[in-house]
Amino acid sequence: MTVKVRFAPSPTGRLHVGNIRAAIVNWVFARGQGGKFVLRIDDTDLERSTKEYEQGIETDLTWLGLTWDERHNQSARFPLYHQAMERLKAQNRLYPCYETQDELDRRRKVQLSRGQPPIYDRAALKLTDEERAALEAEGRRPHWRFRLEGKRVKWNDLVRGPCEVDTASMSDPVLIREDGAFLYTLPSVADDIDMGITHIIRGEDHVTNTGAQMEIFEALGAPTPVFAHFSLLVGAEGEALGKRLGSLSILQLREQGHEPLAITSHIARLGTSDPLEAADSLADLAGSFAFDKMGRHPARFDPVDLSRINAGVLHAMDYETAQPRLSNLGADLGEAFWLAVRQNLVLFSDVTILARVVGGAVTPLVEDQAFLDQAAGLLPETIDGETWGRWTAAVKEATGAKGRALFMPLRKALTGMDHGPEMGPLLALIGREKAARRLAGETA
RNA sequence: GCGCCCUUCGUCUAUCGGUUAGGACCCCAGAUUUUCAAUCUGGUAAGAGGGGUUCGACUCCCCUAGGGCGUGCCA
Repeated sequence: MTVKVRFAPSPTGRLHVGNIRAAIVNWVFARGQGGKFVLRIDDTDLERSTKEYEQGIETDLTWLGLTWDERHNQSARFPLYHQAMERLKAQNRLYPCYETQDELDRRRKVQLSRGQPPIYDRAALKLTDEERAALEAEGRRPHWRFRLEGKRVKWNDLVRGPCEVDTASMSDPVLIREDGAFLYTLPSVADDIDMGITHIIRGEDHVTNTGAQMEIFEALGAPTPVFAHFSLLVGAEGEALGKRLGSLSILQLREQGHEPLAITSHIARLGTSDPLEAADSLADLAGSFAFDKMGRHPARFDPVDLSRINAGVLHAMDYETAQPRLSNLGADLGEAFWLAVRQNLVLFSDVTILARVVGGAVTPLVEDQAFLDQAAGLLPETIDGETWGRWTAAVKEATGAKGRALFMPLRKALTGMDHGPEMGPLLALIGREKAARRLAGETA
């Protein structure tokens, strides 16, 4: 059986760390299995969905490298949902209800105050034809609920193992709104059947839904897919991800200068038994992914880890890959430069600072000009990759300075910073003229 | 309120009744025959609490505490 999965975001906002996990996990699983990945835009709510967000979602996925094999808009598939609706009606699994939202709210509050679970009482099921006609005559339009069988629905979850949901303890889900709009549940199942989705992979916030949806699959005469419910992410302090980090969008991370592979590596490996580090590629991620490596409790998303992983991606990036981006930043100073500085980058844009050290003007940090003058006097006429070692040895000999006292003043004078890449290659890249002037205390 | 799920080093996790409780990140130390960083090596550090079951429990059961999710004419 060929694996086929789907990611079904609503275009009511941009993708963020909270919901991108579903996309990434689905994608790496599908690719690892040689399967298909379907992008299904859940735009049945025409009020809240926008084309801008839809485009934004595609932009985000594409930037992350999460390509799709099929793409659908649910708004273009209403005939299929009507078909499913008729089928459920014909089986008496879909029944019209006339309560208003206020009435339902009130009823829930009463149940809660009595210590009862707020479950729909199915009053509408007992309505006679005359009563229904009377309500319709009043101008009331029905919303439609799916009649649950009220049994223990069981499945073997790829992450959580044997699971069961008692649908007797939940309200019959509303499938169609008073205004005729389809809610998420029915289109989701109808599409999963129609598209031949083999695995439904989503957050654990959907486990209860799974009970109801499996009943709908059965009612529509379709086999149920395999389910996998991964744990949700929480913030670094264990707080729910909704508010602060949920709003940390892929777009923001991108604008902050994060690498797509860092984001996908972090999100795919967080909460698994794989080391939380940069993958070589998305294919590498896909190859190492397995559901049985996933933990069952919420994992903490810490931006500090993302920075570290981002640095890891940069440390391994070859010049060919970096070159166009270096060029864009006006920081393409050749392969030797890139190889010398990449180890010190956290964000790609950090490279511009180092490019200035090599190709631009730097104001030296001078504490002891006499020492620097002495060092400058020992600087050879020609500088190459071997110069640094020989030169510093000579300076040590002449001044008696060693260790930090020897190197730090030279680093600060030559780069204007107290930290940075290895000085050997850097000195060669800076060149004799700039080096000499900086040692003399000049901005050069 | 009710229901479901979860709880091992600071963090992510391994362990599926008998282990010196392992790994990765962070942190600390050493090395790179002298610098910050990077890199390499080493080290510190854990079974929420309380009851059972058992010759023996991190592992099975119960209670408590803590956390997540659900309980929508949201997805």
